[in-house]
Amino acid sequence: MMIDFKLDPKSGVPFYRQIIDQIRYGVATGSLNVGEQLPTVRALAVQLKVNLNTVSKAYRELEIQKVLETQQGTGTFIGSLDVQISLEERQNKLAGICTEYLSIAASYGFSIDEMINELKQRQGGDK
Amino acid sequence: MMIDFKLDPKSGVPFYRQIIDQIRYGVATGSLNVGEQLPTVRALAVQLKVNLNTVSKAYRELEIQKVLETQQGTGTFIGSLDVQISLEERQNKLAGICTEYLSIAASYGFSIDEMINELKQRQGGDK
Amino acid sequence: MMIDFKLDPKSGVPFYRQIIDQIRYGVATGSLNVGEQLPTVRALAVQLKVNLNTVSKAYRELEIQKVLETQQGTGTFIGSLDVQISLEERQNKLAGICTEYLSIAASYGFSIDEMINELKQRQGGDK
Amino acid sequence: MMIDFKLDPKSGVPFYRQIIDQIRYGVATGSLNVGEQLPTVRALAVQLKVNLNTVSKAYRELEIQKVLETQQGTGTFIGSLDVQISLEERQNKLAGICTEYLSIAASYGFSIDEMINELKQRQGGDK
DNA sequence: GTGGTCTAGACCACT
DNA sequence: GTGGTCTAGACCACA
Repeated sequence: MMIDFKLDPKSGVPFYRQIIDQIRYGVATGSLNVGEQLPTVRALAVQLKVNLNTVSKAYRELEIQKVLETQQGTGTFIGSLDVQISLEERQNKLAGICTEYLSIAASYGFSIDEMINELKQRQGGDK
Repeated sequence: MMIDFKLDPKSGVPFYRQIIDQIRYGVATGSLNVGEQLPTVRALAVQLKVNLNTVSKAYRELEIQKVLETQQGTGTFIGSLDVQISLEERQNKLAGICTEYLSIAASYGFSIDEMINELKQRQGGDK
Repeated sequence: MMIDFKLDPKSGVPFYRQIIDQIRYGVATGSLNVGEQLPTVRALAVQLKVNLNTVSKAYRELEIQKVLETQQGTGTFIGSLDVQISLEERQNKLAGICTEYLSIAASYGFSIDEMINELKQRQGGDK
Repeated sequence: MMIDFKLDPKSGVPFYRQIIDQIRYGVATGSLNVGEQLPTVRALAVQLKVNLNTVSKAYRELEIQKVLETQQGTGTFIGSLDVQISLEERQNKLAGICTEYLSIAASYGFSIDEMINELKQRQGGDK
């Protein structure tokens, strides 16, 4: 299944980062499966109306992370995820993300309770 | 009460942004009170070992946002926060932070439940 | 349509403020339209013979005020002004300007009538 | 008759300038008459809760403009205004003030008409 | 190419 | 002493 890529210029998040996140999200949720082929760099660049280098940078970074595999002359594919991260690593990653966002929220005066409530409201409507 | 400013050069967050966040946090948590004087730009610059302009930039941005008030030749002070952000604005801000947090976490395959659990574990032990 | 930027070093008004005012004026009068790209910071700096940082400072302040939007690596653009200042804010701004104008004029012994007359003489011949 | 000095820290106008303007205004409106004695620098500084140098600077500048006269050991007085400015000079001064404020107003998108209307509303309630 | 951040150091205005 | 502005020049991140 293809991804319906969408870029938000106002988010402040760099385009290449948004592309990375959406591909990772696709893999995590099963929209993209092992071995599946991705759009060519050129095709995706045209579709998203961004520079070729921007898509290229996103693919390159995902390759480094072993999420994608490039076959010269054939295309780019979702990697075989035998490169699973360990449970501990996984927990550390989550902790890191939480810490960062808590500190940002705190700087605007939000409490942990408020953040949890906000998240709970989204538990239902999530795809 | 003074703030114990700390800069993390490795975080990738610009220095002036870190200063802004720490002051906002101080105001939000009550460490800094209305009318209180902040360190002089020069003093803080020396303390943090950054350039005067960097501190100045942070103070200036907070002044535009009505968080600080400066009086040339006198100093910089916590503003009279009658210019509180509206409840609606506040809610939008929180929603924005949560959305970004969610999308990044999701791209690594974490569920909302996992994220809420991670946050709940911090409700007690927060400084 | 481009702006014919001009800086007056003798005015006492900081350079970055003059740049801000001219852009605001351009937006207000329709010389600059939504989405239009502004000169690059470097180009404008060269044109005005000021430092890059000076232009940057002006652009940044206008970005905070939602007058401009910048996209790293792409350029700086006139923002979508759905964030129009409210009518009330606008009226307050005008009142503030008038009050200052009045108090200065009055301190030199001019009456309101004289000031109104002076302004009326300019209603026709304004560019 | 004494002046009821008032300083507004938020106006952005320097304190010494506010003092100058209020004295000039007093002279222009007849609240202060030729030969009348002003508060001592020290007294006014205490009254306004500002630094001695600030009042001192204001008096000094008014002396230069011949609005005040200082008699060593006696005090500061309203000068004998035989130093009247010519009609032409007066007109030029007014024109200068008008030009400056028009340009500021214009940068916020206000028209001359709006400024005139705003001024007209104050014709009645002026002391 | 674009904008963003930072430094070192200067000079000015205000209190 | 305070904050404000500006320069010259460097390096980084993004498209």
